[in-house]
Amino acid sequence: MDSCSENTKVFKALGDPKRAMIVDMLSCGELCACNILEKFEMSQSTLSHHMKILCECGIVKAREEGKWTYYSLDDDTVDKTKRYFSAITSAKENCICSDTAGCCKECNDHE
Amino acid sequence: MDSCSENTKVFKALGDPKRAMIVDMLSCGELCACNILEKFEMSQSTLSHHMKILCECGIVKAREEGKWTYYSLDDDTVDKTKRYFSAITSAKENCICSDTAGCCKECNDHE
DNA sequence: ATTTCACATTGACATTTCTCGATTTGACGC
DNA sequence: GCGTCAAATCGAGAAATGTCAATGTGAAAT
Repeated sequence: MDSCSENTKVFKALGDPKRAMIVDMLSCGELCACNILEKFEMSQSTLSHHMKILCECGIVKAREEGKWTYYSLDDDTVDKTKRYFSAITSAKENCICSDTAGCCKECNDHE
Repeated sequence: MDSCSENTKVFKALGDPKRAMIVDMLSCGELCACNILEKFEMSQSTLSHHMKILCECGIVKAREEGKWTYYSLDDDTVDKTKRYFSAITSAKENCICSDTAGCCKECNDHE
């Protein structure tokens, strides 16, 4: 199912300009943390924290190889998020009445 | 120009499940605050706060009519955000080398 | 084995965010 | 005018977030 909190995690991750830029960098292919780090003015621990958030929401995957960790985009999550964005921004039947009411309940319960 | 911090504001706004649901509700057409409020378990002031965030990032517009305020999606921002998401998640030329380097600099400077 | 390198984790701090109750504002009906 | 209703704003508290320096970890090189 398309749980809303799962997809909104991706948006939350992209809500930070630096993380959005990291995603942009990774769109051209795999990069190791050090390659990313040298493009930003942030500490190594801060970058590590951002990469963790990007991985946890699923839009980035990590591959370890020896000392290095290579990061790349997860195409499935990218597509899923794209579809979700289209879904919530385009008209549909039974919008508020049934569908949304259920999901709002879910949102209410979970926080 | 496609300033990254402008687009990431939209993602940040959608990063909250309740706000994503509000956008979903509005995708079927204009609603007044009271219509939205009755679907959620939150105080009136909290909803007002969320609507402000949605309006400030541009994805929602407000129209006042007498006592009521009607909210609806801003299609231009929706399209722009969709394009931005596609842009940062699909490969392009001069990715890190020139383009991204400039934008990272912008991110670094602004925070 | 020791050192070095790449990265993750921890602990701490400042800032932001979410939430609410209370108050204010503005429009409407009486 | 006066009360009422819809919504915004204010003030405050709790929780989450972004950031760093310091430390831990695990792999590679010597």
